[in-house]
Amino acid sequence: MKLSLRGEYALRALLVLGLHYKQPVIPIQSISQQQNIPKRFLEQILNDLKSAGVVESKRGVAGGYRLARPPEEISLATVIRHLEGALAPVSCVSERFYEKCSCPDESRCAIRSVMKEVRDAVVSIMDKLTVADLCARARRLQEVHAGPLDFMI
Amino acid sequence: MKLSLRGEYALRALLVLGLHYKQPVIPIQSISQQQNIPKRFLEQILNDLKSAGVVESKRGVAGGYRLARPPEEISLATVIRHLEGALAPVSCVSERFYEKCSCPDESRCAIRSVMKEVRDAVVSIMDKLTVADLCARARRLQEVHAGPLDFMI
DNA sequence: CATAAACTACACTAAGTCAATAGAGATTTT
DNA sequence: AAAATCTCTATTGACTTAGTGTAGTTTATG
Repeated sequence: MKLSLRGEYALRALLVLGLHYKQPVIPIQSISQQQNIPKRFLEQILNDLKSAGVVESKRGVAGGYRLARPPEEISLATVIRHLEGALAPVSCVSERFYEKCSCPDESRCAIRSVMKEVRDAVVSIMDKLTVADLCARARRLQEVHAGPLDFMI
Repeated sequence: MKLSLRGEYALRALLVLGLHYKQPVIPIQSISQQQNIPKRFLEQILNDLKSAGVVESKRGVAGGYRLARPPEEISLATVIRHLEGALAPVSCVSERFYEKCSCPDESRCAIRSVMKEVRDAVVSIMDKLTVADLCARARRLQEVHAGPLDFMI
């Protein structure tokens, strides 16, 4: 039931790009340093995200990456699906990555019915959440942490 | 975000054992045939479940496996956790398999907060569901399928 | 126009996981 | 004693993961 490091890194990178959405581009090295992600590995991931139409890049000295669409329009579900495949715990309940399973009768499979519930729960969270939500949360968590100090003065 | 075949096979085997809970033991071969699970692989899995205290076994000619506890007391969460580890998508939000992640500040990590929601959603489903529920569903799905034919007559 | 920062592309690898398979044995009923 | 069954450890082949390596191409800037 795990997300790979690849997927986690992708979300972390998108968060950075989302927080600096107004800026023209962010160099890969800056993301790599901020988020403790190996630079070369991050390159691959951002390239994937580029082919998915999630980010776009500018080459050369002042180059880097930026979101290809507004943060509100990039759902976490899309990103994860592109990088890792199905969100469903078993592929026989996946909508876009369906594969028949080895059980004797899929239509009467009790496990399938349970897994469908899990799938729906996960998808309903990930489909709604966007990079913009991620940014909002990040800013909120920053405030919560900084807040008490401000009130002390 | 996937469950391995190992975990799926375990659930399918437990369903069979649950449906025949009254019987003394079910031989491994019978489970293997009913559910299309390679016998030798199933042996390993049932052995794991035995060391987890979920099933118990009887050796010899009329041997086999049975549930070590009543079906209502075996939650799917317990089973999966024992076979596959954490239910959480990233280990920094897991309660029993916690591991620090590489992000700069865990307490202010927006991705973490999202993943915690996903974890909670999955756990709330899997913690409540037991092998007994699985059996009830299986019986219900059997009826739904057979029902319409009966009414035709 | 040279240079250096940055992206691009493709290949490679070490380590680990997954899904079995193999072989040798231990137990127990008949 | 025989046959069916579980027990335990090891091994294997395919695949995935998380990177590294090498060799470029592009472009702003001094």
